[in-house]
Order: sequence, then C-alpha cells, then structure tokens
Amino acid sequence: MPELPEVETIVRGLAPRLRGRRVTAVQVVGPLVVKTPLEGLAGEQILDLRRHGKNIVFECGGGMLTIHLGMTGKLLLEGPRTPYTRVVFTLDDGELLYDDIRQFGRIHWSPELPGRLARLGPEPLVITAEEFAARLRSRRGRVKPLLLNQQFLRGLGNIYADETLFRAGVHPLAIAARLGKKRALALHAAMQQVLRLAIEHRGSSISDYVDASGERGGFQRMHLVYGRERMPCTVCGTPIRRIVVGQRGTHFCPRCQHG
DNA sequence: ACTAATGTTGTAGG
DNA sequence: GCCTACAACATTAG
Repeated sequence: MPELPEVETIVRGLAPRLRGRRVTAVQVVGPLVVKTPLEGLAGEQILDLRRHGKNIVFECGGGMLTIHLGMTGKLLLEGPRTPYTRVVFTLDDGELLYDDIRQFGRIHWSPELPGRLARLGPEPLVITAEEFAARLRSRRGRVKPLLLNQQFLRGLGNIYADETLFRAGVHPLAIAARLGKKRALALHAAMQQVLRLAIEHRGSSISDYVDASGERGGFQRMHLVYGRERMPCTVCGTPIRRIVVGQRGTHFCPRCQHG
C-alpha cells in the first residue's frame, strides 16, 4: 500500500507528536507482523523518527524500532482499535496503534539499523541525475522492475513507477542500459517531480491508505495511468493499456511511451 | 469461483 | 552476480 510519498506523509504527521515521547508498554495483539521481540522497547524514549525508503525508523536511546507497512499497514495516533489492530504502543501521553489487515507488514526492534535496511539503494529524492543515469547504465533488465527493486532505489512502488514512466515517456519494457543519457535524465526528473507532487498532496489513497490522523491522500486524483486501463490517455487520447511486467500490473500509454 | 490488490522474500533456472 | 518466473505470506473486494 504505502510507497515513499505515503510513508513520508505518515512520518511528517507522527514526528512532531512522537519526538521526545516515551514508550511505556507494548502490547502485541497480532504476532504475525512482529519479527523480533519488542520487550526491549518498553521504557525507551523516541529520540527521532525518519523515513528510510518505505520503512519508518524510530530512533530510541537503546536501539531502533523499524516498521514496514507492507500492503495494508497503518500507524494511527487516534483510535479506535479495530479487529485489525495488531500492536498497541502505549506512550507516556497517549497511544500509537499499528493496524494491518493483510499482515504483510514487519516490525523489528534491534540495537542498530538492520543490515537489510542499510543495504537498500539510494533515496529517489536525494540521488543526483548523474548518479541515477550511471546506475541505469549498468543494468540489463527492464526499467519497470528495476524501479521497483529496493536494492536499486529505495521507496518507489507500483503506482509511482508507472506514473514516473508515463511522465518521462519511457516504455515499462525498455532495457535500462539502452535508454541513453537524455532519457535517463528525463526519467530522473519525472521521478522527482511525481514524488514531490505526491507528497504535496499527501499521497495516494486507492483503497485503504490513511495517514497517522486517519486522513486520506489526494494524489489518486492526479494519476495519469495507474488504475486508468482503457481510459483515454490525457495527452493523446489512446486507451491506456495494462500488461503484467515482473508479476505486477503495469499501466502505460502505448503511443506516448517508447523503449 | 476467480482475480487482483500501494510489498517482500525465498527458490529455481538460464 | 544478474535476470526471470513462481510461490508464499493473509485478507478483502469486485
């Protein structure tokens, strides 16, 4: 569910409310999402909160709490608890709920930033155009699965990969290394533009994404290809097509995007 | 009944 | 190591 803009919106909402707070107790209702024991978290102060790709990192005095929301995870500052509330973090001044219908999310408590997070690729909004082009040049695979590969770039998911490719005029099946400098730079520009715009609009709510206050995002109204199969392309009127690439539904304009 | 869904990971084969 | 496909994880909605 949540990609970079959604996770960024959640963290921006949580940070001012959680920084400096203390976790007084942790209640695990649905153990499937809890991948390491959380006992050590009780009593810890939250020093800082940040986004790392699609992960949320709570920096505490004695370790790191890392949360990945999977497809349907939510972090909510205001109740009520639901049948899908899986973890309750009691704070010195309130409650933080982890809700997750499908339970694909993961929660870890560890002394350091876990290696699997440290091994992720660069932040899409930080990498320079030159670095991005150089990384693309060394890859022989198709560009769409590459954009989804978190070891290549951390934070893009299916919506923003499709929206980025459309805005750059790049076909999802294009071979990354064969894009050429000009189109690689266009892809970088489109990616940063779409992510910044999506953050401004507080992310995309397709089915159940909400931020920490339970608010939906607005960027789904600005999608140009995602979820628009058979609808006319906003640029040329050709019906948007949906194909499967790397086992993911992929939306594109067959006329505007080429390889 | 069947399919797809904003995600990740492990396995197998080329 | 890189790339691809597939299954698995658990649940809902069309």
